Amino acid sequence: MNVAIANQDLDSNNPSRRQQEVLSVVLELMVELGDGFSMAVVAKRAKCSKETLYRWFHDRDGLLTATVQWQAAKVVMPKLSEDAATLSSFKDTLLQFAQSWLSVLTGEVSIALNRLAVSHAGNGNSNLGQIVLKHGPFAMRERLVPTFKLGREKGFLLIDEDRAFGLFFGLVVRDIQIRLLLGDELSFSTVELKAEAQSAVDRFFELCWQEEGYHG
Amino acid sequence: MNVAIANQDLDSNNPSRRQQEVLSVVLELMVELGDGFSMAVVAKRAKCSKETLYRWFHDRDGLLTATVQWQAAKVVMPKLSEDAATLSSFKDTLLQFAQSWLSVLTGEVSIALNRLAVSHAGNGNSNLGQIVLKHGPFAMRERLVPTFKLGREKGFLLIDEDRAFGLFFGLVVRDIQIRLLLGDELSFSTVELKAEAQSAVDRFFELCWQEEGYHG
DNA sequence: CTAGTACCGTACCGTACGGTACGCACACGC
DNA sequence: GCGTGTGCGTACCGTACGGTACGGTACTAG
Repeated sequence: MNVAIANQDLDSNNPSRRQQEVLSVVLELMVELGDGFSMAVVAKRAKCSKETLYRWFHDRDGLLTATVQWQAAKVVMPKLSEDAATLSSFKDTLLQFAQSWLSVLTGEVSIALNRLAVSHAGNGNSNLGQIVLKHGPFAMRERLVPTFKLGREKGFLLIDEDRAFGLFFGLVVRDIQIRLLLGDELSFSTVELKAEAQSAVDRFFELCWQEEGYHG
Repeated sequence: MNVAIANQDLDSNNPSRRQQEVLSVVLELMVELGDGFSMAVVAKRAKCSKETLYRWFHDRDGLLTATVQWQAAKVVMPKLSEDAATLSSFKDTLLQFAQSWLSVLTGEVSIALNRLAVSHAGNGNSNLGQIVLKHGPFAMRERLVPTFKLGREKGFLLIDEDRAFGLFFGLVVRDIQIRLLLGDELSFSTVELKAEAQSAVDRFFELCWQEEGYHG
C-alpha cells in the first residue's frame, strides 16, 4: 500500500512474506524426503502454481539454493562477550558456543540441509555445498577465531587459532554429525547435550590453556 | 573350468570376476558423478547389457548396495598389536590407526561413498547409510574398543572405552570429513597427514592416559 | 470502465531414466 | 548336429519430473 511493495521476481536475498512461506514448505519437504520431492508437490503444498515457483526462483536449483540460504541466515550464532578476558569468561563463552552448536547440529533441519548439500556437492551441479560450508563450519570458525586470538594475546591459549578451532570442533562434534547424517538414530536430551558441551570445553581447556597468561 | 563356476545370478556377497568389473565401474562413476549416473551408462562403460545388470543386481538400488558392500569390505583396518601393554606400544597402535583412518577418509572413494550413503539416508529408500555406518565409524569403534579396554585394565586409560572412542574420533577427524563431504578443496600430503595423526594421538594421551598404570 | 499485473490451477511438452523384451552370438552338454 | 544358457546390444515402454503455456480470477492504477 505504501511507497513500494516492489515485488521483486527474484531479489535473491529478500524473500517476501509469501515467498518465505514457500521456502518453509521446501524446508519441510527436505526434512521429510531429502532431495526426493518434485516442484509439483512444492507447488501443491505451498498452494501456489508451478509457474510462480519458476518466476520467483528460476529453476529447481534456484529454489533449493534460496531455501538453504534463507535457512542458513536464520541460524544465530551465540554472541561472544567482547570482554572475555578472564578464564571463567572464556570458558563461559566457549560453553555457550558448544551448546548452541550441538543443538543446531543435532536438529533435523540441519541434518536435512547438510545431507542435501553433501549430495549436491557430489553431483557438482550446484553450489549448495559451498553455501552450507560457508554458513556452517566456516562461519563457526570466523566467530571463534577472534576469541582464540584474544586468548592467545592474553597468554592463555598455547596454540595458534586455526589449530585451536580444529581441536575445538573435534572435541565438540566428534562422530555425532557424521553418524546422524548417515542415518544413525541418536538423540540427546537437553541435559545430555549440555554435559557433552561441558566435557568438550573442559577437555579443550585442559589441552591448550593455562590458567595464567604468561605476561600478566 | 573346475568343480563349479556356479554362476549365481545374485549371490550377494560373492561377486564373480566379471561382476567385480561392473562394480568397479560403478565405483568410478560414483566418484565422478555422485549419484547422477544411469543404468545405461553403467552398462555402456562396463560393456555389458542393462539386462545383465538387472539380472545380477535386481535393480539400481541393488547395484549400488552391492558396490558399497564390496568396497566397504575391501577396507582393511590396521591390525592392532595384541600385546600392546606398554605406553609406547599403545601409542604406536593408535598412531597406525589414526594414520590409516585419515588416509582412507580423505580418499576420493571414501568421500564418494559417504556422500552417496548420506544422501540415500535422507531419501529413506535404501539402507546404504546403515551399511556405511556399519563399515565406517562402527567398525572403527569395534576395532578400537578392545585396545582401550586393555588400556583401562592396565590402569593407563582414565575414561571408559566409549568415551575414549568418541574423543579419539574427534581428535583425529575434526572438521576434515564434513568439509570434504561438503566439497571443500582440501588435500594432505603424506607428511601432513602423519603430522595430523601424530598430533591427535599426542593430545589423546595427554588427555586421558597416565604413564603408569595404577596397579602396576 | 479498461489495462495491466500477480497469481492459481491445470493441461501440456520433451526428455531422461528405470525396467523389460527381443534378436543375435558364443559356449557348453548330449 | 541341436537344445539350453549366458550375455551383449538395442529397441522399446511407462512414467515421473523439469519446465512452459494458457485460461481464469482478483486486485490495483488510471
